[in-house]
Amino acid sequence: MIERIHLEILRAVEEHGSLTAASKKLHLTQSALSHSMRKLEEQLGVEVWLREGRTLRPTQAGEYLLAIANRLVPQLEHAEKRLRQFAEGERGTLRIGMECHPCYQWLLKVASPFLAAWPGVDMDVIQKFKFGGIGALFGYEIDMLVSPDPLYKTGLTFEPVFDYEQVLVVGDDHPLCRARYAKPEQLSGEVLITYPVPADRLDVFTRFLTPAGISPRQHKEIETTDIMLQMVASGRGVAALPRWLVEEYRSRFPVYPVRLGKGGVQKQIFLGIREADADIDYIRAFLEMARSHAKDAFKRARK
Amino acid sequence: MIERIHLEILRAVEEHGSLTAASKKLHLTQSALSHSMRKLEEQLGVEVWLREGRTLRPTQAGEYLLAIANRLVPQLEHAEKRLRQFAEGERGTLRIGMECHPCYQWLLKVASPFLAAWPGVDMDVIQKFKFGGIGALFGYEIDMLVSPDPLYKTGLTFEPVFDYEQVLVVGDDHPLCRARYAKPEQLSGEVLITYPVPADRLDVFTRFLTPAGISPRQHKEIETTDIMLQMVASGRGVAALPRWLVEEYRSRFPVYPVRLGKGGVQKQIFLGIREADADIDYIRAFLEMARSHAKDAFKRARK
DNA sequence: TTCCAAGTGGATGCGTTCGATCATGGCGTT
DNA sequence: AACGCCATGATCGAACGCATCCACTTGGAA
Repeated sequence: MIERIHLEILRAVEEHGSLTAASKKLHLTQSALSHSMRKLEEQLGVEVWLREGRTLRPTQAGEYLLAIANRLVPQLEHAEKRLRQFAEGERGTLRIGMECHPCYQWLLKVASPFLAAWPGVDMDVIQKFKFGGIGALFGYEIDMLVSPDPLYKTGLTFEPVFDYEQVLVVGDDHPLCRARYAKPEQLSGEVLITYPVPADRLDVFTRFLTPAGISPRQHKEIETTDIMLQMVASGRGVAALPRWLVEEYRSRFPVYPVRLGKGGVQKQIFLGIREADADIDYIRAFLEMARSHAKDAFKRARK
Repeated sequence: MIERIHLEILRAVEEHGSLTAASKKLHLTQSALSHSMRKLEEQLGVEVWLREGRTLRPTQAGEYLLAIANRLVPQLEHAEKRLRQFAEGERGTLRIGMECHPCYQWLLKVASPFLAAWPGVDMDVIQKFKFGGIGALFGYEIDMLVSPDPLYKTGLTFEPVFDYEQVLVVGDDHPLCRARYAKPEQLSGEVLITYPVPADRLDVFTRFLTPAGISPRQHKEIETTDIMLQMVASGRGVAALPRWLVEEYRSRFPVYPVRLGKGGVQKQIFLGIREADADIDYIRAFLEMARSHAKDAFKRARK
């Protein structure tokens, strides 16, 4: 078996010229190096060095093994470095699962300060799960789930981090443009634009239209928020989005938020993690930043 | 220090599911595995597995280390194999990666004279890569890449070894059978048979149909050249293959090559190697034989 | 549904084996 | 002749194996 020590010896001998010198670098004795290399040579049936007097000249096999060593040893060293960083909690990948499109928009706002504050932590966002977001959390496919649907179950912890209102978005020449709120039946002749997810996962259906027994004239699915709002702005339809998101886009598009029903549709975003991970520092930090960001957003909204 | 045994243990546990099962594969006891991994964990300060009851679930650090293991251990195993070959006077194994089906047909023609001329060198052909052919070259999974797409990048050398023309293949009762060349629109009603690779990797699409905005009536994928040409011969569709390949099959099937467009689709096969390997004698020899074979083929074609 | 027993898998303490060290010898260079 | 370097044989510590313990899972009977 080629062991790491053999590769290290080859490199050290190449660098320092002799077994004795190499032994000092490797904090072993010259004897140990001699023994182990000879054993390897016996196992493989190949001489690694030609012993010419007191100098060691690599054979062809030795050159080959040296090339292997120069390639693999640095990788091992780098791996050790990274794992030690893991140990200090400063290294890892925070894999975040998303279960809703507005969540993604919200996440982007938290992500950049987090990445700045934790330069050692990478972030990955995953939106496709084999067995749903909860399954992904339990199955260690992700470390954090951003979702509007909390699940209080043993092993997981969900925490609300952001309250918002889901509103209707209309263009500036739309009849509802200046209305205090929209009634379900006022959408029966409209084109409703949503993200491409099943209707039973869309609040505008489950908490607004369906209870009133209303369907829109047409239901279009669009992936990106920008295009969606351009469609709305040009009078091609209406959409349902978080109010804070609409407010941000109002400077770029002539769109208006309209309350969905008299009381509006109130929503929360939850962050879920495994209880076992609750005391990982960068996970705590992410939760903390998510909460404080929510407060800031709230303050801005009251101004 | 991360030793080889740690990497082996990680791989074996991943494969067999438990330390006990892994210990059998590694010809060690469960105790030894437990001891060494715990020592590594203490040295690095990182848990490699979460011990949840009697199951071992890799942590992020464990997953990371497993990825390292899956990359490095095969290289060590291959190195051992090669060194043993050295011991028996053999020279090594030339691992050739293929990125296109016609390349494989071409390779077969070069392989037999090479193996005859270099009895000490084995050959292995690999067609599945995790990170593409270039990645396999860089990652020392292969020593030579046969590909129609060269990549001139530091560390690698690509060299064209064979020019050929990609042609349409039709059966003897096909209207295009005696045509000087085919126009894209003449394929709009046809069944096009190709190897099972994405359309954007097929020249008949990228350099013939797609520029003209044409799609075939149907697109079928078939793995083997023989079956493909039998389909073509029986009038079940048309295919696109190298001209020299079609010429060889014409003695066995009633099939005809037809130029793709007025100018035809001209192609080259490239051989790529690592620059570091450029002066290994049998690699130079292979390149030389590949070039000379191309010349012979050219001469034969002119007869 | 609850309980218990059997079976399985990981952790751990202690004895043995293997590898590193030490001491020494051989050989070539200076 | 003296020094430096590698090789080799005998002693000491670390790693492996054995036996055992403990935790968890499973299946069947109460």
